[in-house]
Amino acid sequence: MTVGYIITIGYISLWVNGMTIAERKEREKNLRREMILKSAKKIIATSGVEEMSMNQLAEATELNKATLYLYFASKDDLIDAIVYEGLKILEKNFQESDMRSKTGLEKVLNHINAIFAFYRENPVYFYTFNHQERRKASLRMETPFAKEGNKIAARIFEKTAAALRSGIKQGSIRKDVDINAFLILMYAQIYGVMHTIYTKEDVYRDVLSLESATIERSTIEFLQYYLEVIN
Amino acid sequence: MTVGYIITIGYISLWVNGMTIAERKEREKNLRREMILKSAKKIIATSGVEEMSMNQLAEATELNKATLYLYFASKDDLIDAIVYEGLKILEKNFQESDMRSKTGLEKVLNHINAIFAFYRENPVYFYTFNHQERRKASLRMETPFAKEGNKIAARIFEKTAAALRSGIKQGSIRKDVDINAFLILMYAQIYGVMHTIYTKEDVYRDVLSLESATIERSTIEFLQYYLEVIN
Amino acid sequence: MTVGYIITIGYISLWVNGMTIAERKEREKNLRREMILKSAKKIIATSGVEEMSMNQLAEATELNKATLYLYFASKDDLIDAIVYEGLKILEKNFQESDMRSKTGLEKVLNHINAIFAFYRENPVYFYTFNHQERRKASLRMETPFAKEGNKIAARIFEKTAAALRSGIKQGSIRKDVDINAFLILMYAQIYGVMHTIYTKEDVYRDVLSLESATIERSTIEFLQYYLEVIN
Amino acid sequence: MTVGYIITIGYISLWVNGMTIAERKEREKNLRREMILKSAKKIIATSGVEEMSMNQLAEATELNKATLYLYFASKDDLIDAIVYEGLKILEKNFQESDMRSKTGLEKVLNHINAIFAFYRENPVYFYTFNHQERRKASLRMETPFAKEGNKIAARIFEKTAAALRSGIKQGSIRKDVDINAFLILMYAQIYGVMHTIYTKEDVYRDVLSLESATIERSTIEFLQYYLEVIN
DNA sequence: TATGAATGAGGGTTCATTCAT
DNA sequence: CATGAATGAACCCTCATTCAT
Repeated sequence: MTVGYIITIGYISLWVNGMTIAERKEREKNLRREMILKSAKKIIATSGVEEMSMNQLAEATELNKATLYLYFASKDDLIDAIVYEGLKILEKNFQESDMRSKTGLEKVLNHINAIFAFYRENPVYFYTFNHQERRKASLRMETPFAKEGNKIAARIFEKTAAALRSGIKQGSIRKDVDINAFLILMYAQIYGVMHTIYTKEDVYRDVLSLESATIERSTIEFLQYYLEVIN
Repeated sequence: MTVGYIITIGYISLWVNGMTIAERKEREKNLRREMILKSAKKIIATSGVEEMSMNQLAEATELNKATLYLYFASKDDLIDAIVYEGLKILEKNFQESDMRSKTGLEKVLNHINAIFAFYRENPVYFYTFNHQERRKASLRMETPFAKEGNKIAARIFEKTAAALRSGIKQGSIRKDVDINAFLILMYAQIYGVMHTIYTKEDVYRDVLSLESATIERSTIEFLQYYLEVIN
Repeated sequence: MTVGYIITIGYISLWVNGMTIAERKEREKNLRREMILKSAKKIIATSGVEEMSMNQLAEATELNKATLYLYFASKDDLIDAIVYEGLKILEKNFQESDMRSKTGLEKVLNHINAIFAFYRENPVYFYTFNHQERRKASLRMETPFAKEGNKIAARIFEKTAAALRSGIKQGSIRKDVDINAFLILMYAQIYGVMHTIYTKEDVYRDVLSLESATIERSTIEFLQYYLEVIN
Repeated sequence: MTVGYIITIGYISLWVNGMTIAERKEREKNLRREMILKSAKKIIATSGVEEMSMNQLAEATELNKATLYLYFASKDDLIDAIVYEGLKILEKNFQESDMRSKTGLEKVLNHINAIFAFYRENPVYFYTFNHQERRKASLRMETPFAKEGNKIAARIFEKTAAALRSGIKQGSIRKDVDINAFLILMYAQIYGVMHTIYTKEDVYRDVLSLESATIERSTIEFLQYYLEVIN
């Protein structure tokens, strides 16, 4: 049961148990936005990013096509929003991961783990990241979301950089590792592995009896080998 | 002047100076096919794979749109043909590379180099490989070219595998390298680095002062570090 | 400080210092109406009549789109209101012009001048007059504003007619001028010249070195030539 | 009955009674083009230029919407084609008119007549001319048709200029007429009169008992009065 | 009074593909 | 073998307008 009473002053009515009408509307709007995003992600998960059309999305959400445009300025904007969402989740995962890690090396390895886990749970984000990266390379348009997304991406990148630096300082990571080069290679490695898993998982399982979990583990060991101090 | 004479038996006519009419026609057909592919690659190089339309291609080749379909069953088939072509080139490059390499380690590193060089000279193949891989993952349609392409890909893959095996045997590569795992990681690494270069080259150059050539070199050193025997 | 007191009888409250609440509300409503019209004209001035959308207008006025419909029954009605406004201004200009003119001929010529000046200062009205005239020809819908506007147009027309009649009577205008025919031709002439100026000004300036001011002057001389008594 | 026989040489077949297959195809293509234009003009005649949609046109022609784009690059191009067509007709009418005229004055007056007759028979051209003039003023895009159309327009304009010059020379037109100024005013006058007729014909007929034929006649007399030499 | 949200209808354009010839 | 012509389906997006609140 919800307890509350109403105060009305002029045009403004408050439902006094913590939420004004304006707030409720705001919340409802966000819910609908998220519902649209959810539908979009579902479609992308099954048919791919470029295959998702606003027509399809309108049908899936049972909304009018024009309504979608009340929540997102364009199809591109919508995809940027998904990307943004994904990046936010990933950043949070990194934060949590850092709290569970002690040495710099541990942090880095847990970052890799976090990314794999993230993509494993939400393949959609891999598709959309990939799509927008390729798209943006040619257009370089900066929608609000894209801009904000870039900032998060930079922060994520920097988190791993910091872990590398602290690892080197503490001695858990080799001194002669070039941080920038390693960062690029590491993210490229992960990207390539994910691409491999998404496009050839079945082949590798059938031909080489390699599960994707195994491939992920190998990736981590591989990168770890490069970082580790040799005694 | 071409010397020759014609024998006609029923419907079949031979132009007897080394080449039958059927052969000549076959050759002409191939020439036109290649001309079409060349145009397609040019378009892809400038506008991307999904942006290349059959309309555009018809205009560029000065052929009728319907004619294109005499040479390729579908747009997809045409792209598969480009992929196939690329794989053939790459295989040849591998063969030449192997001839210049002595130890197993050298062979592997030269393979990597060969791939980078290949993509550097023909970005088109990266776009098309990427495109078809992502596409095929969901459709898994097996056009003749796709099938044949897979065989070449397997042979390429196997070449590196052989190099790894011989390197281990000879002692130029660490004994405890898991060949399959490394192969997957290596190709994923290269793929990821290429993606990085194509989508973020400018960013890395501007922000980190890293040229793509440098990144490629780092990749090789990175992989080499993993393979090398430590004294 | 505003002195006043309130009388309430049933639902009706009066704020007795000269203006009833109803009156104040009426006035506020008019202010907002005019604000909307002002924004609409600004948009039309830059993008044209058919390009002005209710969306744009809502944004420009910082009002909700639905709110616009509280002040104007439809987009068409809104444009009719602008037309009406323009006609009112023009009528006033005619009145002022008449006060500065002596002979009938002078009055007519000053009318022409007044129209040119009016359009020069407010091109928006030319666009909207033109737009609605063409539109109404096929639909002939009679919104309240359109009706009222027609009345003003008739009065304006009549003012020039009166000037012509008095000119003939006084002897400043040729006796054998057919008033109705001349009126139509004169308004058509002005309309055509305005259209020419708006659509081809640059051409005429570049090719014939004719400024629009010159064209306007020629128009007046041209019409004057027809009216003038020859000695 | 059509007499003819066929000669086949290689790929080329001739239907020997005056027309090759290629020619016939060409002719058929032109017929279809004209059929489309005819439908477009019909729609424009009833609903106006901006109201004509490609959807509507596809329905009217019983062609697929995409098919329309085989004949016209865009809606704009289609309208330009109508404009071009109209200008060609008008130019021809001018030529015929010139042949029937003796003095320069006669030529000019017959030009005016020719324009009125032209618009009377094909109101569509007035709508489209008007539409494209207003449109082009802001975009100034130069489709092939628009370019060619401009050339015809210039020739038409020049024809009247020549008539004026010769009239002045011969003495049928007043010496102190400024040719450029008059040309602009004359075309503006005609344009304005046509606009008046199309948008207010019924009003003038009902209120002033003025038929459009009468208005046209007045226009000619009006312009004639300005040109004529006074004795 | 004012508004946020929603919508049906339609805009022009492009796509890969397939006929009959 | 080659082509001109055609097409259905889909694309993203925008419009003026109307609800319930």
